[in-house]
Amino acid sequence: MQQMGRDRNLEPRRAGVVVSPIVGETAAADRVIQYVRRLILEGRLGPGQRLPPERTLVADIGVSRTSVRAGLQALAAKGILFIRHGSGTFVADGPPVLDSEPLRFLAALHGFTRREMFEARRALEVGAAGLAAEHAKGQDLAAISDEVTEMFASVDDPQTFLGHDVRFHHAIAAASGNPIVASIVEMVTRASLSRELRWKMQQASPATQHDLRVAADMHRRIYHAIRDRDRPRAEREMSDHLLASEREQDADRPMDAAVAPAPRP
Amino acid sequence: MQQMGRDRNLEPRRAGVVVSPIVGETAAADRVIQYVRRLILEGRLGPGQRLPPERTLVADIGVSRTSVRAGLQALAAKGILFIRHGSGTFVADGPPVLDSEPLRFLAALHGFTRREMFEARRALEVGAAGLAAEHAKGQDLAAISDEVTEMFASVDDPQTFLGHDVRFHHAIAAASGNPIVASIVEMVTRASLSRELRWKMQQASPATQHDLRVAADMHRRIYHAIRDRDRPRAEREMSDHLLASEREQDADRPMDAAVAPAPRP
DNA sequence: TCTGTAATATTTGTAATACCAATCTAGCAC
DNA sequence: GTGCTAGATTGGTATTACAAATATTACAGA
Repeated sequence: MQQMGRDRNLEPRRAGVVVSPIVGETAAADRVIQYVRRLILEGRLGPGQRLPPERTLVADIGVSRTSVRAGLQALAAKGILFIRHGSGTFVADGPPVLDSEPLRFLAALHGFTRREMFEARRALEVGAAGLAAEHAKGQDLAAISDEVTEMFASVDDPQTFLGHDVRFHHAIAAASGNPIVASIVEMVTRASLSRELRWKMQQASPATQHDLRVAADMHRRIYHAIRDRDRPRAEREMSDHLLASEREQDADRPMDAAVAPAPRP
Repeated sequence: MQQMGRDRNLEPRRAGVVVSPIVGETAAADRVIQYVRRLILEGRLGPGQRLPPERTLVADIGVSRTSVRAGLQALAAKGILFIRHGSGTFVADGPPVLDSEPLRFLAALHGFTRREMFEARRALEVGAAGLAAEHAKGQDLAAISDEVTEMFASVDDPQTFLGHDVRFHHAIAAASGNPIVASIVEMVTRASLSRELRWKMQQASPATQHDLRVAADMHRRIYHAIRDRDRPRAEREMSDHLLASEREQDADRPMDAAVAPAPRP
């Protein structure tokens, strides 16, 4: 049909750079990813810094804007870049955070149970608590203590209580002094927090207030162990606490709708 | 110069969109992501199953193929889908694996040290070893034992030895019986394995052979503790082993080229 | 009938273009 | 100075047209 207009390949490539007729120049988007990856790993592009505009990258790398965007979007999906419409594309900054979505999907696809999720949290947070007992700074301890205080103050408000509960565990992860551990704990925590769980906590059952007081007390004991620099005790208290939390859930139910295994194509 | 009186921007943005914890997804691509997410989370699409062709999704969702591809590529970058040129787009299958690249970038961007990476590995793998001591099946134990055997058999071949070392730790993570723990251990392990490390191991220093024999022996003791269902001992042996490995590295050097903090735009 | 192979169809990958939408910037009015 | 507006900059989406990899079908030959 439109055989006529197919002279399109004449100008866009920079003069002289003729596409090798042999090699298939695999993955244009990959070239973009490698280009940006090198900029970052070689330190020529730091956190928060802005990348060249897409149209400039088109000229620099020698691929179409379609491919430039494909590469940038892939890096953005991995949390390495963030893109602001009308403003620019930037290297991720702020506290190191790992996206929890891949883990959530794995949970749904493989039918991870809440019990497994709790077990993983236990393994991680016990380690974090142990590190916190050794490395926590004064302000870390203050942050942890504050959350315990607020927990006691909100035993009659399950939703508020849950917020401080989450922040308590976050504060411990941060107090570990190890950003990698903190990021991973954060990732797992986010992945295990489902909307239903929040909803469940809102349902104030008769025993709730007493339960929350008990929970707050366990948190208090974890804090004391960390404050006293007693690593084994911190690990034990954290383990006991998470085991107790687990018992309050029907932990063997899968995280989401069960996924039937599908036939391979 | 576009006429302002036209139909531009009648709808005041979508209301009440709670999701998208990650910045970078855009309106049209987001619709694709939500569409596929629902297919998966509701169990209508299982591991390994093929998605409709892009052009079909265009019709079903009502966005352009550009946006369909943007959404699919974002999910592929997160490891949720995989795309095969000429064949189709599929839901990820196989063993649950978390991409290690985001962690590598965090390491480069924030200047994580090897010491921190080792510490994180220690926290994780000590937990995994403890779980393995409680949950390991017969075939898990066999797999671990095999790797120890191969390690002893390759003390004169550092590169082969390293391969079995990696597989040993992988086998322990698998033996934990907890796929979440296994995935995370795997992610951190991959992120901490740099090309330079491999290269270093190849350089057979005079003391290498003796060192490797000592290392193999430590692995053997870990295996024995797990085989004997002795959780505390397994945790202790694993911790000692990783501490010893750490001492052999100049652990305070950053993982990659240091990244200078950049001015915010 | 079975098998290997070539033609054909299907499906993802890239390019080019045009325009929309959000943001930033500079200049002007007050 | 403040506030506003017009333009410039930059990312977002749509469309069209092919290219490239893979899957399927049809057919010739044993």
